Amino acid sequence: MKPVILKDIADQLGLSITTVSKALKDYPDVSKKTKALVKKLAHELNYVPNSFAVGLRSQTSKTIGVIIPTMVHYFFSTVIDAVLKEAENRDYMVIIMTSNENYELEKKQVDLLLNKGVDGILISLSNRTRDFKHLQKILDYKVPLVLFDKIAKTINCSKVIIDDRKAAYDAVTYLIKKGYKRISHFRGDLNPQNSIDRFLGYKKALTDNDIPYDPSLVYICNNNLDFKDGYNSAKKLIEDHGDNVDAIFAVNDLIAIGAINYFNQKKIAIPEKIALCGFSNWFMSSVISPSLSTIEQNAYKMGEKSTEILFQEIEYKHKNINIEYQKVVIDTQLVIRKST
Amino acid sequence: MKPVILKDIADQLGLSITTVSKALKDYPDVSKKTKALVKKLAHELNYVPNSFAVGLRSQTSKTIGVIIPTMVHYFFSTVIDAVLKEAENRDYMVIIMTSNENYELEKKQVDLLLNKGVDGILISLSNRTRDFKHLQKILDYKVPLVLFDKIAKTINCSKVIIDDRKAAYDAVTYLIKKGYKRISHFRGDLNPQNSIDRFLGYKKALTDNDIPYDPSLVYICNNNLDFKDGYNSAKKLIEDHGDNVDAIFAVNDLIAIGAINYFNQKKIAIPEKIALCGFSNWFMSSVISPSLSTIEQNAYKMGEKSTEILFQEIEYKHKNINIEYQKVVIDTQLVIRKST
DNA sequence: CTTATTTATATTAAGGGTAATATATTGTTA
DNA sequence: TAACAATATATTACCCTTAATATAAATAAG
Repeated sequence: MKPVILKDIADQLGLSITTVSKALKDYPDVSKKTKALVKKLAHELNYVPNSFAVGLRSQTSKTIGVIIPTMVHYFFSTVIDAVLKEAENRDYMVIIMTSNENYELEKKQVDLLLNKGVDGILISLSNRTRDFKHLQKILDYKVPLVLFDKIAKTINCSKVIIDDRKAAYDAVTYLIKKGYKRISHFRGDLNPQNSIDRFLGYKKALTDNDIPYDPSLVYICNNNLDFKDGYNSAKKLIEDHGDNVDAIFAVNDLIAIGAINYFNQKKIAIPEKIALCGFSNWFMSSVISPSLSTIEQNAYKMGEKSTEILFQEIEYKHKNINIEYQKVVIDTQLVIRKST
Repeated sequence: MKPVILKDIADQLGLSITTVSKALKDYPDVSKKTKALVKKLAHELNYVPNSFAVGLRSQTSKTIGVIIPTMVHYFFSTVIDAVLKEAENRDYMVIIMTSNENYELEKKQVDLLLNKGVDGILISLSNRTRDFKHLQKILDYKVPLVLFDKIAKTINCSKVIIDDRKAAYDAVTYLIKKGYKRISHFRGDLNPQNSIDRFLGYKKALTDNDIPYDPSLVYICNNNLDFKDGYNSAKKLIEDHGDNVDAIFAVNDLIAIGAINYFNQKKIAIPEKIALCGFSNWFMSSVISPSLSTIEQNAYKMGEKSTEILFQEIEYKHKNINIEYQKVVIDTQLVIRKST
């Protein structure tokens, strides 16, 4: 079984290929009678234009590319879910690639996408990406680019992020207002921007509320942010400070859940003895016991907005309208549950 | 900035386009000197063949398509992770689509992928798919197709599945060997094959061990398999049977975790008063308290194997070797944790 | 020194679609 | 009825690559 092409229709109706093409696209210089005949037959034969030919001619692919650091992650799979739906609505296809936090791979993938002729690219950068030439290349080729979540500040393109610092500030402020005074922070690695920003938000909330910042209350979780990180840090925290700590603000939910596990095991009451607040509102946070207070990051919204901007830029480029890069901050919400 | 094409190289070297093309592909009828010149310049100019033109010519795209029912799901995102990695290894791209359990959408997506000229297609069918003409169409077009997890028995193509019935049988047999006698089953909806098979495995394990099958111990969770389903079913179970039940085999981990939540809340001791076994070994099962015994479904292996078979079929098609369809059963393992 | 062969390059066509241009047919106007 | 529009269709060229074929130049054989 072979796909039907314009020539098949043209031959059957004794018309030229061009006339058939024009008839299908409702050009004014084709008679109504011919149009009707062509459309009827095209429908019967289930004609669809060959996408390679269309691509070659128009230099567009009705396809966008997405590069994310990792797939198996509630945040990213939710973002992707949104991207897929937005693309579907516009009859676009989505090529997805995971960089696995590998800069070289990310670079290669950008090249592959550019070569594939995608109409636009969405990227959340790998943690190890320090050099941004590959992003500049995208822009040089005039391919719309939107960075989300893990962005490059120096690259001049649209960006969609959350305000990590503010979100962390809100969470810690809430803990303080609740009466917690010795608040520990289980932070992420030293490099990633969101880890830094969440830490800074934590610190600022303390000082703004006249609570002295105590570095000994800050624990670094850099074992891939595994939940064992949380478990071990919780253990160390109790060893180091005993009763002299009443709350934890964790850089993400997994860490917090690791800590919850430890406290549950040691029968340390949550939130009576120690309160916990996570970050991201991962699916399991509502499911764990006690349920975890956290920051809703609105991953879906982020994917939705990023894709929306990307398609707007694609459209503007097509219409030759000047593109103004946007920087959108997706709002976060504090989700209060039993752990605080 | 425009992509470099063969003509650019040809013009700069005063050669014909064909000679340049042949030089790059190491054709024997191009002199070594010319080859060297061409390759050097091509490298300098960063030449990459236009993928539309290559596609048009060769009718291949170095791209595969994947359709899954949903993205935000530990099982599917893990499968996709494997697919992406396998494809990456072979320098293939992956177009992903989610049918959202919508048959019409799935059908449309198949058409889109075929039209896009993908070299192969992987599908896990929507729960609502009863008609398989769209799958037959893929085969009619001689595009390699591999079905995984949610398959269509009547379609003649390669398939990768797990043996749900056996896995359920193993889990329930284990519960029986542990001494549990009144084992409830929280099953999925009546239609999906895996829900049926897990139920049948449960039933067979009972009868094989001379435990009477009691239909009143079977609860149907059909509210999208939400964890509230598990919570509510657990509540009903206790209302209906009180103490006269000592274990639950749940159709998936989420349901089991919903039930755990209820029991934790009601201070019903797990596993002393009631034991639980889930299915799938979702990430959170190891993290919940008490940790959940479950069936490891090897989603990664499934994605890996499916992709492997697909690429083999693509290769065979290319080489005109006859394709023999495979049916692979991915092995499952019982993961024993604290809930039993 | 001519003819056959090898070697190296160029030309043409094809893959499918579409824009720009050309031709043929019909209808209108002076 | 000649001259001109308007209408409808066809031809050509192009997007870029590559296979099939053709030509030219260089070498070998008779």
